[in-house]
Amino acid sequence: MIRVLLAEDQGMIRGALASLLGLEPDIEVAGEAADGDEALAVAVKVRPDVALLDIEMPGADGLTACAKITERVPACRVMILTTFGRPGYLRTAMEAGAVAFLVKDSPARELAAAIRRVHAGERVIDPGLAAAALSAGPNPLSPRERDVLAAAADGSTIVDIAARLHLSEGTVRNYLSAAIQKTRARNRIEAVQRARTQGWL
Amino acid sequence: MIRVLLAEDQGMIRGALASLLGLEPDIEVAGEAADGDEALAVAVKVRPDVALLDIEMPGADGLTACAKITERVPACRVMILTTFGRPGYLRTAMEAGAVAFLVKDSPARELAAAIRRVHAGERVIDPGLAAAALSAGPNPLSPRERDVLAAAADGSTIVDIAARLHLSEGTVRNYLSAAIQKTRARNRIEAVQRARTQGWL
DNA sequence: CGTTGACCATGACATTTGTCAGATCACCCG
DNA sequence: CGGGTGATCTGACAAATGTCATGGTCAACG
Repeated sequence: MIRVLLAEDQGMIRGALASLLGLEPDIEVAGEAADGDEALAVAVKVRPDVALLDIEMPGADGLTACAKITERVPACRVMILTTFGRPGYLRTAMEAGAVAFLVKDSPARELAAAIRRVHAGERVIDPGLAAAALSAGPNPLSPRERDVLAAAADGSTIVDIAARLHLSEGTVRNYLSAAIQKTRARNRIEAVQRARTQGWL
Repeated sequence: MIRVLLAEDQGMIRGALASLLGLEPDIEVAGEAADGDEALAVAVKVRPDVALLDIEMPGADGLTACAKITERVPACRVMILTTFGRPGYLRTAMEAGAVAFLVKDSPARELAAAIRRVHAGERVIDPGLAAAALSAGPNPLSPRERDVLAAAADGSTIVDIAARLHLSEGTVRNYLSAAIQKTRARNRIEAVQRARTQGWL
């Protein structure tokens, strides 16, 4: 019996996935969590064989939870299940110790198959996505550039960002300009979008 | 037996929801679709009692499909199941003839209950969301303002938008300015975000 | 130890963006 | 019919944004 921890913030999806896994005779949902912090707590308590984590969750996201679970519960093998197959997500997931990376676009039957393969010691990664992650290269944004771009993502003005990060306005403009060029964008809006689709934010 | 059509683009979620509904003795998944156009075609063919439509789908979205199914298959009662409980979505869904509006955040067990209530002739709408939709009022953006804001949403520059919509640059700036004020935003980025969260785009 | 390169930080300048006042047109209502 | 209302469209001006040149710090490398 493979004991699985299921972390997904949308209740209806979590329940539906639990139902899907419940059909499998050799898989058991040993715990559920609605955010990253809860996922870690439940993983520590129930010691599952496999943790299936969504990335986009409130509070600690799935990638953060992945790193913590890998550290605190090394016997638990972590799989990422996400809506967005962004190259940067895959890269971060691998660095955080994940052994599988699935996208919700895939057919439903692949989920149980992937869990069995992971439990058997394999890694499961979509080949096309792996190629995209490798060809895209690592995140080119410096930490500060990433901070500033992330702060700009919600529509804040330069003055706001400068105040929030304790920088001069000129400095903020400079980082944004650098981010715009590194993302090959024409303005901050495009820069935010490119960075998002690459998983750099 | 309640015969349900399930339209959802993410294969794994579609399969999981089908599994969830398969647990119910009085509900049968009579058809599945991965986008709005397919949903209409399948609805015409299998004549389901209830259609459960996601909104965010490639091609024709769930709201468009809702209007067409309501027109072509009047016996089929349409339910919307979406990630985002945006007031404008709810309003549009009601105008398109939907009889239920569910968000994926809700607990999984509510899905089957909602389907039964809809099949019994009731409407199912989250009271809080209904209140939000009413208090937010209708979409304040004029058609042209909406066009321009939507064109600006992907980071296009004024010149691009002007060329795409065959307008002068000053006109585009003017519409954007109007949209910024109507959304109570400080710049186009905030305006796009506010409009999105309200379901106005 | 010097040099190279990356990152952090800033202000001056040019470009883009947002605001305003106004013109035209269609439509509704008294 | 005529006045009012709101949508569409435009150019001039003010404000915000993006670019550039520059300097400082620090770690890596020969």
